[in-house]
Amino acid sequence: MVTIKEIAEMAQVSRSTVSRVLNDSGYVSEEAREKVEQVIEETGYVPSQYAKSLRTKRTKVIGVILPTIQTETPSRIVTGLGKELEEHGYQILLANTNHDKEKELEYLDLLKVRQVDGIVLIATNTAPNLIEKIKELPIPVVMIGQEAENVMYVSYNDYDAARTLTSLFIQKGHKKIGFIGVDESDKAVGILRKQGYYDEMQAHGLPVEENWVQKAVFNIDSGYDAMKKIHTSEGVLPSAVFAVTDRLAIGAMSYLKQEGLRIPEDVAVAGIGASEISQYIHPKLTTIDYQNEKAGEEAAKQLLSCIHSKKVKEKMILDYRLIERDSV
Amino acid sequence: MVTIKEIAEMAQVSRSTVSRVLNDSGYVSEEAREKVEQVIEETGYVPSQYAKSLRTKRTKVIGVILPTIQTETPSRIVTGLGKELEEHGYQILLANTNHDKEKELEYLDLLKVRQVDGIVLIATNTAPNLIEKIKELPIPVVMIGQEAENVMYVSYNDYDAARTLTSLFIQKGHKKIGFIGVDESDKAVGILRKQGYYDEMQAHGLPVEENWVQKAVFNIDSGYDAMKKIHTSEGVLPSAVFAVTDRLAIGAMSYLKQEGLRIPEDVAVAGIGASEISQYIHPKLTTIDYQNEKAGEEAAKQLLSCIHSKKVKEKMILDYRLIERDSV
DNA sequence: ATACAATGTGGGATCGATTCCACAAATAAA
DNA sequence: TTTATTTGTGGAATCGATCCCACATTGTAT
Repeated sequence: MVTIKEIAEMAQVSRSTVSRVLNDSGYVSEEAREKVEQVIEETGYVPSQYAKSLRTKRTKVIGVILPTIQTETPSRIVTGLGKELEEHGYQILLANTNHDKEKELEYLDLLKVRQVDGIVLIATNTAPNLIEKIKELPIPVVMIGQEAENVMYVSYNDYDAARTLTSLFIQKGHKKIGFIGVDESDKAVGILRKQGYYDEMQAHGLPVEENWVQKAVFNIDSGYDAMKKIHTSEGVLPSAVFAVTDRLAIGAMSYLKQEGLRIPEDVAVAGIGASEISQYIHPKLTTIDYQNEKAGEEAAKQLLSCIHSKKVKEKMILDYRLIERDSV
Repeated sequence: MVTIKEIAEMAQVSRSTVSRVLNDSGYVSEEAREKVEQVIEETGYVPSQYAKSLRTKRTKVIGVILPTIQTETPSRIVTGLGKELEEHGYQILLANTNHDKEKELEYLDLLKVRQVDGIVLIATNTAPNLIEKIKELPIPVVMIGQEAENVMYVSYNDYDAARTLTSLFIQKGHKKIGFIGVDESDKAVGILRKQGYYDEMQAHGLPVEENWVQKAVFNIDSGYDAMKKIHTSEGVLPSAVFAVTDRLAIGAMSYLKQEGLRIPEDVAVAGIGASEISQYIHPKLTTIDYQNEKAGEEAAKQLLSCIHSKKVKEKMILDYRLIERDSV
């Protein structure tokens, strides 16, 4: 490994001068600069990141904590993050919790030890101890997908999106509308989307039967099961079902098709997420696009500006887009 | 930031002793150890990674280069990598090339600068300059998904898998079998799978018409287009189509359904990859499972053993599993 | 002419750990 | 009792950069 000292000797200047050339700082004569650059070129020298970090306290690494990398939302976010960070010479250090909430906390500590310059948390919950920990951290943290007080975040307009979708059903003449949601520990998906649904129903004076509303977890099978529960329950059957994610919607459709029910004639279905397959399944799924990549980019921007200029905490709520297709 | 020096002062010992406690090395009296541990506990001290790395030349970070994070194969591999690496205290530094082959080379250099302890390359090609660069690197590199001489790798049995799938079509009575492949710069997917198909056809004395074989790129629409080309071409139409990935198969099915053709009665379809939706589309797709997560785990194991004990270069070819469903 | 700023360079301290080595004390072997 | 050996500790060098500061040289204003 060639070091700055060797470069200095070869170029017959001091380490300081080499450092100045490297960092474009202070005064350096044209002559010295050329000499140093030539030697660097010849040797293929690259400065040691850790020596640099040790002095400067900067690693140019951003930690990203996510619940899984196997679904589209986080993947897209990470892609967006990567794009923006790469342009500024930052790298991503990945921390996959596999949906383990304990690990979210652990990784927050671990990334601190790893001395990342900032952290992006693709959040699944806003538990008080999590929020506390974030506030205690000496480095900036941006949450994506959830909102919380006194924390930087980029989130989606879950409430309005849910109202929009519910409203679409109603426009199409549906009055009995079911809902497949998730646990309320996930505020964005579990509470806001459900609230949007309830409020829109109420705004139109439509009743919500208890058996129309089911709770699922984040996977396709769970959507299937929830639809089954709705279908096999006692009361009246809904003519439409709003699932809070595309995957749940796909599971629900899978059940309906299996039962010989037509979509959307017998039961209309819609989801949220604009997953890639949503347009290749039959019928094409009506859904909402959340611009996840943009969320990643924006989070990166927020983080970088916070790292560089200590700007005030910012929050950002992204817009959404309704994609009307054939399932409604 | 509390440092080892402060800990030493507080515990009234030398920095050396603190270091010994930290690393469980050398002799430390029970008394001193307890004192130090207590102070560490109280202060919440964690040693600086970069200072450590500067001396030890170890970062406990593995670089992962991948073409995209938005498809299932790389996501699963990364999950597998993460699991195995985490157990040994390693972290993943992500480098997303977005399918840019230039960046593959760039990142190889960048990760060297970042001084990762090893690199996992989820490979899309085996271009000579890439292989050269890998061999030149002073740190161990494991490729996943492609094979090459004198390089460590974990790959899949693409050739046999393709033969198995082709053979399945033949067993089911198909004689006219089409093929949707990809560019040959991707040796594993572009060449081996195609070769398996050709060889199996030939072994059964079945001819392959030129218009049955189409080249696509890695996305669903491209599968649609390829199927369209096959369908709208002059010659005889195949009664079955083997697509080299599930996504291509799904695109092909999408076209067939749109044209009112029944699957598998009119045209049978199969893919490779065991993507999650393959079992939720209609009809359920026959495919091959490649155990991507295991590939990630194995690659991590190889890398770690190489880092720790300088073992000889190893190669590993993983087994596959045929998943017979309704599309054939 | 002198004073003062701008330009250019190198030495040395520093960041926060590890690790070698010298040395002291306690214990075992001769 | 003397000599080895084990156990325990701290000082100092080191890793490879940055950066402050002192100092030299040149140019400009007074």
